[in-house]
Amino acid sequence: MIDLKLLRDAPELLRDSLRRRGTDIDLDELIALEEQVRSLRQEAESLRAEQKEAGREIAALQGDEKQAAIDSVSQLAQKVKDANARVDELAAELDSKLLEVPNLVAEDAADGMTDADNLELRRLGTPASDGKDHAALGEALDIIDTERGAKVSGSRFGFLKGKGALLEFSLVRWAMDHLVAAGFTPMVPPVMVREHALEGTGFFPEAREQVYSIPKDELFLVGTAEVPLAAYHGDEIFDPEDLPIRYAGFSTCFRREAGTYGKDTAGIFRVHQFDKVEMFVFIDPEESAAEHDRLLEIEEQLVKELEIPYRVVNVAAGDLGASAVKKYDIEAWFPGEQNYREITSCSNTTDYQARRLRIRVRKESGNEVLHTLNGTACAVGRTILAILENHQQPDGSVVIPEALRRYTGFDSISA
RNA sequence: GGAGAGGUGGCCGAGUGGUCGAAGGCGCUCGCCUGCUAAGCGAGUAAGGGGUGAUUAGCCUCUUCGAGGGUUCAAAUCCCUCCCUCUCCGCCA
Repeated sequence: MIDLKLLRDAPELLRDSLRRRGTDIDLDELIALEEQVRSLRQEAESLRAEQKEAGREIAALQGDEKQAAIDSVSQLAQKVKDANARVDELAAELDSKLLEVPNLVAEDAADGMTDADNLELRRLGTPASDGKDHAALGEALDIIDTERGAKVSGSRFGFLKGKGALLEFSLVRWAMDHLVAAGFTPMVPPVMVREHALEGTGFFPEAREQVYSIPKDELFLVGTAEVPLAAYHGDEIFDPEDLPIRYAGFSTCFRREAGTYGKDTAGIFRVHQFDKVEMFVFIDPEESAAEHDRLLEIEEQLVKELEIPYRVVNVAAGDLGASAVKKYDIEAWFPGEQNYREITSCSNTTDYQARRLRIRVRKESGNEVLHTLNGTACAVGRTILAILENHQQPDGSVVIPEALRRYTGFDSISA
């Protein structure tokens, strides 16, 4: 949720951001509605104040006097009720419209509408000029089985098998160890959440169609640990010395991938279920921009350690999620595809999620909505694929990156 | 799944229709006192919104006692629905 003061005092800033996102929202209508709600609310409040005052007087009266007073106030009570009903109706309309307004866009976010407009910041490593793709490798090595995945669960599901499965646990522990050393607190959050957690993190209403739901129990499967981790501190107020709070959350992630028919159909690059280690930070507003760079640095260190060629892009404004003002993606080189593809992502969501979730910091000037950020430490599935493709050998085997061997217990995978 | 108990401020806990946003205690903050520590004394101490101010003052006002609805001139208190927590039994990875 954006700051209402922004709407009132600096609508141009907001208008400019919406334009950069290519979002079509009628700000003037919103501004007018907000003003209307505010003035109606004031009317209703002063009527209510009158009623409360009258009530206090009645409490002190007795007998006939009391009865007379009660009679005269009853019309006022009806007026208060009517006034509040009007306010509630308009306020609900305003709220639902506000929920659809995305966050501002950072000045230094890349311009453009699609991922084709992403701004490349740097490339590291030496991309291999050819190689098999992960689907072929995974099948040949018998560590990924998508055929039976489809049989059991449908398309976009797979089994990790043998050393492929062990690789998963090795990556999780390797990433966790890094994050613990960097001061993060490990977390295993619930992967089923209530609606408010998704609304609070900005996934609802914007990305509702990407989320699996369990209607009978009014629960939803999260697409990232960001959701439960953000909501974890909902409604809390922190002292400045408590911040920053950094969590390393492990969770399975569920995504419906609606609207991606025909994309990435081979292998398990794009699946409905995968595991991920996610960084999530609660921080003083002053520091979120610097923290965003720190998260990116951690992500780069991790990818470097796996000896995977990659590039960093500044994501185009039109391709940002509703809650992010700026986002960096790290794209790993995939030799089989001869292309860079996203394996991690980190976003500064500033006060957008924190305002919706009511998470604040107690500052001298009063309580202030704090800032939140999130970033992928290791999207396990895609990382496995990147390892397979970039560390494949001419003989068809795959060499495990040095840094990972103490976790895997083996140094290569062969058929 | 069955039976019961309960959800009040940072915490504990009182409050069953009328100056109750809420006794008391703990904690915390500031001041006083005490040559350390402890104790004592005094004052203060929820959040959010709106208005008016010089938007880190002050003042006015509304909302919030798990959530939502209802009754009433008036609801923490009465009624309805829902949610959550705890205990016992059953089942269970």
